[in-house]
Amino acid sequence: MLFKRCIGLIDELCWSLMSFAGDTNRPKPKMGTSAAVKLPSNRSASGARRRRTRCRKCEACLRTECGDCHFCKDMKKFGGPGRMKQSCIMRQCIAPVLPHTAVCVVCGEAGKEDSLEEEEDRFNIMLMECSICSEIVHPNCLKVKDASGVVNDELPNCWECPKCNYAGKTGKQKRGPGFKYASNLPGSLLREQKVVKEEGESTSTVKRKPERDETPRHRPEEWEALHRQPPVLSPSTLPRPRPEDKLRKKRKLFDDDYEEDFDVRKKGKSDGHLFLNQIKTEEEEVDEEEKASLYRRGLERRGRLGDTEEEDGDDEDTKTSLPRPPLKAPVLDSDQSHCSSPWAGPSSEGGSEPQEKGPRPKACRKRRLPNKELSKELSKALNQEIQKTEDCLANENRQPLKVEPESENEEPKRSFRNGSDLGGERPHHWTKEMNGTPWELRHFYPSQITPLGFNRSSPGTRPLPPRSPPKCVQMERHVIRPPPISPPPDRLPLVDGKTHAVQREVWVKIFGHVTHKELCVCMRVCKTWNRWCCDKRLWTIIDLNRCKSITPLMLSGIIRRQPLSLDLSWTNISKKQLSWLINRLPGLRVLLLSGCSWVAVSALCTSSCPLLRTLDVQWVEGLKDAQMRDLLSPPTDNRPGQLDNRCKLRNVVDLRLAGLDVTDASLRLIIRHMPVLSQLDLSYCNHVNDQSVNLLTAAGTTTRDSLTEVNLSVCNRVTDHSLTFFKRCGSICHIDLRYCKQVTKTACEQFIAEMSVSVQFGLKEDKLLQKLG
DNA sequence: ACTAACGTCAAT
DNA sequence: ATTGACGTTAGT
Repeated sequence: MLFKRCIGLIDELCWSLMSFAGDTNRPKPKMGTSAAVKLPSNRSASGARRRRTRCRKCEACLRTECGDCHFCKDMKKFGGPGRMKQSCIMRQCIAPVLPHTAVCVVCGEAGKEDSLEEEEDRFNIMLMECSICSEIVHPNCLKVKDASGVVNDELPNCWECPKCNYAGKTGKQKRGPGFKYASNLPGSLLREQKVVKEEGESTSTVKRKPERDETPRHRPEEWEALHRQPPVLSPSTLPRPRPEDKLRKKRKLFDDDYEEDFDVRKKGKSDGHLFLNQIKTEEEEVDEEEKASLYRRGLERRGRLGDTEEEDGDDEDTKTSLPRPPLKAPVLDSDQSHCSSPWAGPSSEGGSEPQEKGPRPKACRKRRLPNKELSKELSKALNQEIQKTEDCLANENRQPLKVEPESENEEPKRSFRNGSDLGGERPHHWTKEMNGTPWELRHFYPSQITPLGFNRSSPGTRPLPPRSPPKCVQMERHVIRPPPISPPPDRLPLVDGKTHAVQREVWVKIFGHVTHKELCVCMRVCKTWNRWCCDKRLWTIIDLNRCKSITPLMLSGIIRRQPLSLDLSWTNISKKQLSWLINRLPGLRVLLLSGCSWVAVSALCTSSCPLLRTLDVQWVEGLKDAQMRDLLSPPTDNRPGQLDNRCKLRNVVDLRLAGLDVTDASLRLIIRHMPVLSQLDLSYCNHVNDQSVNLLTAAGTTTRDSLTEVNLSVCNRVTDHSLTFFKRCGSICHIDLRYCKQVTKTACEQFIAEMSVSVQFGLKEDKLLQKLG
């Protein structure tokens, strides 16, 4: 040991000298600027740490420079000074690899994993870099076979080697190059990481180490985003803390209320290693001893992938996160599952399928993630979906019209004309089961106010839209790294190791008959149900109408469920959030944004929503002609791969513009860009008049034949004359002229009489014309 | 030899 | 905590 320390010192000294020499032509020679000096422990006795390099395969690597980001602008080729020498934000590699020249410190040879098929064997002959001591070795070349290495899923070929792990050392989590910049910037793929999984890592000596640990490591922002708790500094530039120090810091992260458990924690640290071999199993049943084991969670330190906490955790959360998000257990629960994702593919995660394994050892049941870590897990999972969504979107760019996300779960060919259709077809509607539901939103749903009823009952008084949050809910910091996912099991595993006779599909059908509230209860039953209940068929409509605050976790929950209809009306969703969201909901058919701010709605200007059929932007503050133009004009971004210059909303069938100050200028754009528009709500639009109706029904317009329902109620400038224009409409079925002061009943009756030759109309209500039969 | 850019320090 | 800077490494 002493000898090793000496070697270390010599090594350190060498590095000091080297770096000093390297510093000579700096304007301000600084002592010990080299990383080597400051991080002697990162230099193994065997040589310098290898810098990682691009994988050249990930989406980021395959991108071209945006030319627009900070770093691009610095580049000489973009006219910058070239001082920063950083990669384009959009091109920050997601999975940076060891350089080709890297070799095993023991045998001196390169990684040979390509030579083998068997994943498990492959692991042992691939090069693994220790994130603590930086040694690069073939796991096979290590003598210490009985100690566990902890694989870092963050980075390919990265682990905490058995030596360091055994010694209880901890190191900062290595992250991809440029991470510190890119992770925080909009658009960066680093925020949405994809992790390539290797099954084989589940050999007897190796455990996976997801990014969680007692230190927040490289991604404090992630923690912060979810919990608004200042992270503990990763001691990258400080001497490595002794285990006690580490523990102290760790405890802070978890819970200040658990001071008295400190000693237990210390023991737990070693326990963590003892149980490494069992971490692959997942929680199956709801832990009966939940309360009793609460404090023990603080002990958890090593990655126990798949051991994700499903429910509760509320207790901890209240202590760890300052502002408690309105999102509660069920959403957290459900976020375990990926079965609802249209892209949820086969998993590659070794051992994360507990359902097939029967009952686990008792010790394992205590392996629960503290809630914060759960959130991270969830976020990670989400991000995998996001990544897939990205891929999906990328494909979409190549084939703009074929985006129908198909999966085992989907009924792809349904046509959704509007939200009510959806609502009518499916019993699952979040609003209806708000009581005690996951997001605890029922108080945001004053029952007397419905999105529709509102318009009708309060003409003239524009409701105050909820104020935008002071700062957007840290979407850009909602960093997520995905663990691998596994498909949901087909049958429910039973305690005796057998499986229940009823198949998942049957269960899902059953779940289709319960309310969302009940579904949320089901989600808490067990992991398997949790995943099944997240089936997106059960969540085609997500209604957050009047939900005061949209949190990142809620967004995660939405993405997870891939709804076809999303109601965000009267929320204070931010532009960034909305943009983030709709970019990940490529199959979205119905988007309700009434009462949101134009700033938020403007996310639609830059985001693609190709299948959108229903768009509700009524009462959007600040949405006028100019904004309408932005909304309807083709994307300005015509870089390669973005070649779709058609209107983003070209497939909109149902457009709701009630309460907007739009004029004929907007209507002209609508006529031009929405060829399949069938339902148009212009109620409470004070600028709409007969001329507007004339435009909509003019010869040569598509709207003339496509329009079936027009709502002009409370449009005081509309007169009887409009009815004569409507006679030109080939498909019109429903004309709402209620409360139009200048429209007379006589004119309506005359309209009915004249139309009766071809179509039979009737007055459903005063000035509400409707086709009969 | 050359370009790209990683990983770090230090200023902010 | 974030960001500008830059020595140095990786790849061609």
